[in-house]
Amino acid sequence: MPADNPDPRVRTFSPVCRAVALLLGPYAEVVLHDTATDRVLAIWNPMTPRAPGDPSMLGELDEVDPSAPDVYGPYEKALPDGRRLSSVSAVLRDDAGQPSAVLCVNLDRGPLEQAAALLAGFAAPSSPRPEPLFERDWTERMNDVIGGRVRAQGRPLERFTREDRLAVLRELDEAGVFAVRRAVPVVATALRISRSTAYSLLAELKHPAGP
Amino acid sequence: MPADNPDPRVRTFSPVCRAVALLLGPYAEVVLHDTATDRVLAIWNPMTPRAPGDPSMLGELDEVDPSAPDVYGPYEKALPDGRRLSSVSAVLRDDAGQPSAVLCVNLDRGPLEQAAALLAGFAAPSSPRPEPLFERDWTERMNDVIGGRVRAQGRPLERFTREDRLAVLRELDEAGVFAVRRAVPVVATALRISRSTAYSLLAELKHPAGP
DNA sequence: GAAGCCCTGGACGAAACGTCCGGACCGGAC
DNA sequence: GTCCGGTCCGGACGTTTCGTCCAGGGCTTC
Repeated sequence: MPADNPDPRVRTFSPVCRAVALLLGPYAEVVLHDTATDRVLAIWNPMTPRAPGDPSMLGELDEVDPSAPDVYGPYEKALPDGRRLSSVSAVLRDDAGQPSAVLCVNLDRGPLEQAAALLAGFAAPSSPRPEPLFERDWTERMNDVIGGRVRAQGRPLERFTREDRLAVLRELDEAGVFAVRRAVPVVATALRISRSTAYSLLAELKHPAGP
Repeated sequence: MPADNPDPRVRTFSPVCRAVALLLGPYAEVVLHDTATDRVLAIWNPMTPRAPGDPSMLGELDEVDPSAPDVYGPYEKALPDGRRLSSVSAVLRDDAGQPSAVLCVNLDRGPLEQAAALLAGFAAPSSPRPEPLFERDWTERMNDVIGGRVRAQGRPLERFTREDRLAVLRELDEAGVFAVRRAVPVVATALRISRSTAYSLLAELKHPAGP
């Protein structure tokens, strides 16, 4: 599909993307974003059901800052299903030097983290956590809360109980996430419920024995 | 060095190469080969002391077979020092569709193999997670920014310059404050300007020389 | 005083918000 | 099987908020 894709950027970069996706096996996805429309151009080995044309949701990359670096990361991400990712992004430029696409590689760190934790017991004792004041945005918090619930209950997102969803929504509400614009639909999507249901559950939180 | 490399292929693909080299840390090298001269164009994170201009030694790739695939591997390689590598190669084509370069990613499998071997003997106990910090209220941030500007300029709020207001709005915008619902009117009030002016100044930030 | 710049209140369409309802679905009771 | 309570969904709807626009009016500059 990408090989005869009409978009020249996809034609140019698809070999690299396929190569990376192949090398990293089932634990990495490669995404090509269109900077102009902020949508997915192409995706290899998707970890979430995204497809070309879907919105990119990568507002974190500055739009038109010529002084910004071309390569970001690696930085941490979390998925609603509990997976934790390492991500890098590269700004790809056309012949004129203008940003035309963004390439993102998302690597599932779970297996590597487990291996690293075991190895840490035998190898040199490394420092505990150099994690600085890295401020995480609300979608990260959302993915943490949902992913935490998945892990805590040992239940995949598809078999969440009504109580699971209520608990997640309560935690996000107390964290003030719903003071952010457009937060409710995004959370609803991440929780695999409809917008209506999300508002319904939120109302239930506010009026426990409501009229 | 690769960013301002005179070779257009290096300029085109260096962000991807740097990104991959960064993501895979010290365990992978990324090499860009010139198919015409069979020499190294550029190399990131080299595992052996190769440099641009050195011969490529990749005779295994078929030269001019149009039916051959664009991506090879992963296949196994070994290094003189005993390291075992997983490699993939991608044929990169120019706008005319002619092969112009070959990208190789060489991943040291050693650490991963050790980890995998260890993990094979044990079950995977998941580790607990620390709870992240609480985000400071955005109104506090707003007051900080405005108050800081007052102190920095030694100018009371009523005599703020247009530039003062722009600076404050820019900082708040970069902090993501305006992603919060109802934030604009509140900030406008705090800045002693009208809602219209606030939106006008914000538009100016987004379209610096716009109409 | 005239010209230019900037802020303002008000108005307006567009977008997001929050609520409501009919219908589909599912598991349990009969 | 049929019924039934509970839950979710998609869609529709009215309301609120957003973001833009414009006709004034104050202020500085010439």
